[in-house]
Amino acid sequence: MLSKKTKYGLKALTYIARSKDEIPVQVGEIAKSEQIPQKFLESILLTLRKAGFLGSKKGKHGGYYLRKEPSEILMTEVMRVLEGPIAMVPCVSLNFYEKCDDCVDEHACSVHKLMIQVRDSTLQVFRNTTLADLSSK
Amino acid sequence: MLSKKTKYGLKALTYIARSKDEIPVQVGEIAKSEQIPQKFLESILLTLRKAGFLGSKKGKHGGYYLRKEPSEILMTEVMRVLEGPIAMVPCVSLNFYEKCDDCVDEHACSVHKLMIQVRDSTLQVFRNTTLADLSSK
DNA sequence: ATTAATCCTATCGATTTAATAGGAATTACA
DNA sequence: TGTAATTCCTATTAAATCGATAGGATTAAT
Repeated sequence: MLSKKTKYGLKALTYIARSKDEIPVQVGEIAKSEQIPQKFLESILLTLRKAGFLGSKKGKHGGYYLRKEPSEILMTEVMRVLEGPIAMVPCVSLNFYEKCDDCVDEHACSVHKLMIQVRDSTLQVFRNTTLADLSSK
Repeated sequence: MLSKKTKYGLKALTYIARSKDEIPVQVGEIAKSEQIPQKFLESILLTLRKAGFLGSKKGKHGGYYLRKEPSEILMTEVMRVLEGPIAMVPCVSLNFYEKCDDCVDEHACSVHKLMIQVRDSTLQVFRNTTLADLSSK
């Protein structure tokens, strides 16, 4: 299940990408427009800023803006920051690999085999989708 | 993240599919072999039985057996029983659809668009995989 | 009868998630 | 210079979910 954090984060990024003006977009504006609890959204945008997707301007007339072109913001990267591993089990994760406690032979594990396929097909979607795709109507 | 319930369930189904004998497979045997807490596994196999994948025999020398050929047990069905919806958000779920509270226009929602793609690519894997594929080495 | 298995319900502890609270730091501008 | 508006940061909380356990009831073989 996609977390609200990720859902809100994607919506916010889309919102910012669509607002082409040079002036930063304020949290309050996004929260109102997208029906997101403002304080929660604040923390999400903070995460996205620290991850390098967003820049911010503080104080009056402050807000957030994209640091890259939408077409250069890949869903693989956004999803890993907001949602964590793309794989459904750590033992098939490319970026967050962990061995299973059980599972003597990873290679013989039926779950492993299946989840590699799921991971790859999901990755293919995320690798071929950028924020530009999301924000185009 | 894949739940332990689903992981254990898939492993157990694979185990039963691989044991070709006519005699039912006991929970204790699976639990020991696959390193799964026995009581937890009991409840999972019960779920799989109620869903029609497994039959059971009670009492001494009892256990579980498959009710269909492994090649007729689709991952779409197993995953929906064990893990629930395949989609990452209810608003793109085929079998468990729910409208979002926020989201005025589903059609214009960027998350919706993305998650439909993820759902479809995941479905493609599950639709093309049966228990026979999992249990083949 | 006794033993061994499934069946069933309830509960518990830990973790995660979603959200809230409260203010500190910074900036615009009157 | 002061006030309002905004981001920044940390801590806390309420609710939900998950993984596992407990304790037997029921059923069947020997």
